[in-house]
Amino acid sequence: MSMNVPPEENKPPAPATVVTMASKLRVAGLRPTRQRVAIACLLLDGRHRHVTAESLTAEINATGLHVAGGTVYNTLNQFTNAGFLRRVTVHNEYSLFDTNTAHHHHFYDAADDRLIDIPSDHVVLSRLPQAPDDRDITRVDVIIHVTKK
Amino acid sequence: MSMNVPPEENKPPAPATVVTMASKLRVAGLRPTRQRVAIACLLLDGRHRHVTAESLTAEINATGLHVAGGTVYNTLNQFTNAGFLRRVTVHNEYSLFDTNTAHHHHFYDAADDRLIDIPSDHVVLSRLPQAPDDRDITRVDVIIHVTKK
DNA sequence: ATACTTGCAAATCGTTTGCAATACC
DNA sequence: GGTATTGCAAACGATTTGCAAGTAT
Repeated sequence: MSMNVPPEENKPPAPATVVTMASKLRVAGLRPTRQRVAIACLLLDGRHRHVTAESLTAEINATGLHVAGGTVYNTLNQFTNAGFLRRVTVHNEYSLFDTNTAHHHHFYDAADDRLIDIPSDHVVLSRLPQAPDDRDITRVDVIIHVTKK
Repeated sequence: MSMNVPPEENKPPAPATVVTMASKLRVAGLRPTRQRVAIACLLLDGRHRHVTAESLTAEINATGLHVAGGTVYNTLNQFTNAGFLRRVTVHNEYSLFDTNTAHHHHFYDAADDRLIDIPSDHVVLSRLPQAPDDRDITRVDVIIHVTKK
């Protein structure tokens, strides 16, 4: 079967990441510029990881490209506002961005500044306090601090 | 009974805060300097609250005293290391210090940058994930984000 | 063509640090 | 008197911003 598929119907292997990212950005109202697409290809490929402006810059440079410092920060903020990334707060030294935007928690080791995702269902909160009057709970973050044994 | 207590045994009302703080500082290995005692009197009186370097500076000035900016930061760090305060991390804009060092959690409203304590027993974690190999859990922080209705 | 983006450097902001002057023991 | 501490200003590191030049539509 597959052997006889007419050439016209042969879809390319789908390295379509650049194309995919471009449309993803457009949907979010962001023009698919060279630098935004480059960053999207690196961060929005489905892998779950944590980056800082600094680590992302290093990664970009490693690919031979160059994106201005300010642009890295701006893009990170735009992607976060667009819901492509989630800012994680575990210390107040610099910002960490999580490519996993689904609900989940974190292990954090301050010694090596390492974050590890915890699937949402691995933490069960069987009792929660009542929110203060006139407030609604929007999210519950659990951060489990750990250290090397 | 209380009417016949000899004058000598009449303890003063106990505005002894300055004295108390001085010894508390000494025990922690901190010389009871004018500025440290002033800050201790403001923060370590048993009330539970949250301060920033900026709000604390304003409070000090309100009492008519003056403590240099750098000293406020240094003192806040020394008190935290001494276990008199606890640094709370809910955003990475500036540091927040909690005078309640007991185990407890927080409500946080990003809109007005307000923190509200949650007694430890108002949150029950009936299931926790296993810590990564070679790591021990040192603390579990629960931050409940809220917004005005 | 036009509006949006980028690059780059200057500007901010919270916080830390160096050093001479000062306060505690 | 000797040493820890303060004050102040300079230094810092992360992030933001202004503006001229470049780019997507």
